[in-house]
Amino acid sequence: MDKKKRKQLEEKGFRVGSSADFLELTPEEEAYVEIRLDISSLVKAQRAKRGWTQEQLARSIGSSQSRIAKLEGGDPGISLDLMIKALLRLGTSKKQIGKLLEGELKPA
Amino acid sequence: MDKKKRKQLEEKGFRVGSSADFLELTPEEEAYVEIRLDISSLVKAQRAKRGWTQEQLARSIGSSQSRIAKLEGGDPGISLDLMIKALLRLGTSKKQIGKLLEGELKPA
DNA sequence: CTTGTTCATGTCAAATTAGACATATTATAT
DNA sequence: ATATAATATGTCTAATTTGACATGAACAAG
Repeated sequence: MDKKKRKQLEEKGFRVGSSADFLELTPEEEAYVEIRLDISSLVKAQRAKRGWTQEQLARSIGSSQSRIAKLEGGDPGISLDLMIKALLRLGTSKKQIGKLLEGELKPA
Repeated sequence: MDKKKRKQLEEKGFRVGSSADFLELTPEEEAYVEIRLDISSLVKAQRAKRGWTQEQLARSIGSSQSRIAKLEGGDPGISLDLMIKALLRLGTSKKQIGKLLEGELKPA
């Protein structure tokens, strides 16, 4: 239940932006957050690249616009599963996702 | 909701083994399943490599043995989030996970 | 200033996933 | 064969995540 910690911090005014290497996170928690933020950023970038709206992407995977907005905003209440589904729908390959995690793919 | 489809198939006798490239899956669904199976396999391999029991791994991430068993068995009812947490706890780096998805890391 | 479009934020009931627990099953010893 | 350890499977309730919806903010076009 480390999601609670993050949620609490956020509710107390913190903003988990593009980097989450601040206080109180173990290396593992940090890596976990990093992975999530990496992927959510890629979704945002790929969607922009395709010129899709959040609404379009949402409908195409049976989700809703608000959920995509939260996803792209790095909301902790969004599962990695949904993120991956979104990425794949945008034409991103497994390989590309791998490259992202390796650090070779800068979300253009 | 494509998890249902898989669940239904499984309940009808199908076994989603190490490869899930059979009928009725769109390329995206296929990639999604592949990613999940890749990662669950890596958890199993890394745990073995460390000589940990499922019970040990489970406790160390605040989960339970049955959940780890299901995870390693590729159960659709396990989230990618839990899988990633398990992997990170086993000392797997973000980079290594990336390599796995790129296809360069054979779960030894 | 109004209208329309896109994205952000909050809330809800419904669905899914969570950990815990009991109980097989399997394998390996002695 | 029996005992023991590790893993698999199934079932609870609780927590989390879900899509839907409403609404707000930001921005451009008219």
